[in-house]
Amino acid sequence: MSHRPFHHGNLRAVLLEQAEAVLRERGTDALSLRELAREAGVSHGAPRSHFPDRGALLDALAERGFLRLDEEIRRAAARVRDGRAEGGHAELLRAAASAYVGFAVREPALLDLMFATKADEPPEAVRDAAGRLFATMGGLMDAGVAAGAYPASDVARLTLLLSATVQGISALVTSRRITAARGEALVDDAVTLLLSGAAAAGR
Amino acid sequence: MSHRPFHHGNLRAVLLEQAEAVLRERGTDALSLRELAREAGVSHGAPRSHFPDRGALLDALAERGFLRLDEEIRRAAARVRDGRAEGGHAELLRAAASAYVGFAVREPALLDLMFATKADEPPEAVRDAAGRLFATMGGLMDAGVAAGAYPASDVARLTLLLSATVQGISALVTSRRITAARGEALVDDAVTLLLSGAAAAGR
DNA sequence: ACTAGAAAGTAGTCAATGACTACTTCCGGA
DNA sequence: TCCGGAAGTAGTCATTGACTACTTTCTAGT
Repeated sequence: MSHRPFHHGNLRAVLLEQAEAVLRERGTDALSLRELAREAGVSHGAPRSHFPDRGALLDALAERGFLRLDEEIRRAAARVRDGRAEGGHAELLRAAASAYVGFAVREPALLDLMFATKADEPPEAVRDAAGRLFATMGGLMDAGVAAGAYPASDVARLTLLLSATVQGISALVTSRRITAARGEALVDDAVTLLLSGAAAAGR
Repeated sequence: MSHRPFHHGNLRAVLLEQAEAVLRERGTDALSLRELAREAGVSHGAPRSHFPDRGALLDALAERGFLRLDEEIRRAAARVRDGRAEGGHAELLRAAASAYVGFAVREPALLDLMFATKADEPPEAVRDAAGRLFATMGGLMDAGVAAGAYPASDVARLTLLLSATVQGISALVTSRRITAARGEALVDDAVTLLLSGAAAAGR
């Protein structure tokens, strides 16, 4: 809070929003600090006070991406919970997984950025945001224990597995290996198989 | 004959090999056509006759990546088949999936390139190479039908699902979200669950 | 209220790069 | 043999990220 009116107003926020638009429309390669500065009406050196280098911008974008994705999954899950209290656990997972892939379709370049190869450990802010997403996924999976879908001891592994699978489906879609529709169908298959497999293994 | 010949002889191949090394050691961002030219001992414009622009180089690298990954998975599967004829279908899938993730660990930047977001359809050569990989995966999954693990009608979907899952696990590992060891464990879980889930659903 | 100083922004510079062009060298096939 | 095109050279240009020195603005401490 207390975002006082300084020179530009709130350059950092504006840069991030513009950057997200560029990412969406022209991809990561088209992201230029100088262009962002031009469009924001500031000098080419201005972004430097908010992002030491281009990598810092990308990190900030990745962090926001994780937060947004987390939020969208939460919302999708809440819709299912509110809508039909008896929708079933599978329905919940399907909605969350579908929201994930939907995000990937709408923001392919951003998702690429979020899961891009890191030589070093990712910055703490990004790591935290990513952790939040996985925590949310874990929370959803927890509900399956109460529903008797699998033992609590399996939740951690199953959460990771589901996360990996939706991320993989997203990668297949955004890299144009399969269509978005096929991706959606895969989400269904994935959830179905996860639940039936977990039940069978737990028996 | 005292000086090096005007024509390099096999510039294209050399550039690709050097590029793969750079990719491995310093990542995609560090890939510069001019640097490659320098190290190959040719003028900065020389690569242009083999790769119209930087994107063409990246496409060629992605194509080779798919071919290599396909080859490594084939080899891993062959090892299992040769070793113990009665190793079981699960063992085969585990070996293939493990080889996939192993490739990701050894060539993270290359895998990123292979599954990077595409605005347009990928070039035909890349598409073909990727298709070969998925065909290989499908071939492995076919073996499960004879073994009675799942009906033939499920092979296509299960292949896509397994491919997506190993790709997702790879993404989690290369983006440092989980360790390589945890990735390996996830591979086991994924194969186990895929088979038990498929069996349960088929019943 | 005043002022020191940090934060935010300006302007200029530099080396590197990708993408072009015009030109040269060399190879192989009709 | 010769001729056309592939491969390579050399020069140029705009753009970019990263840096530096400097100025303006806000704020915190007294």
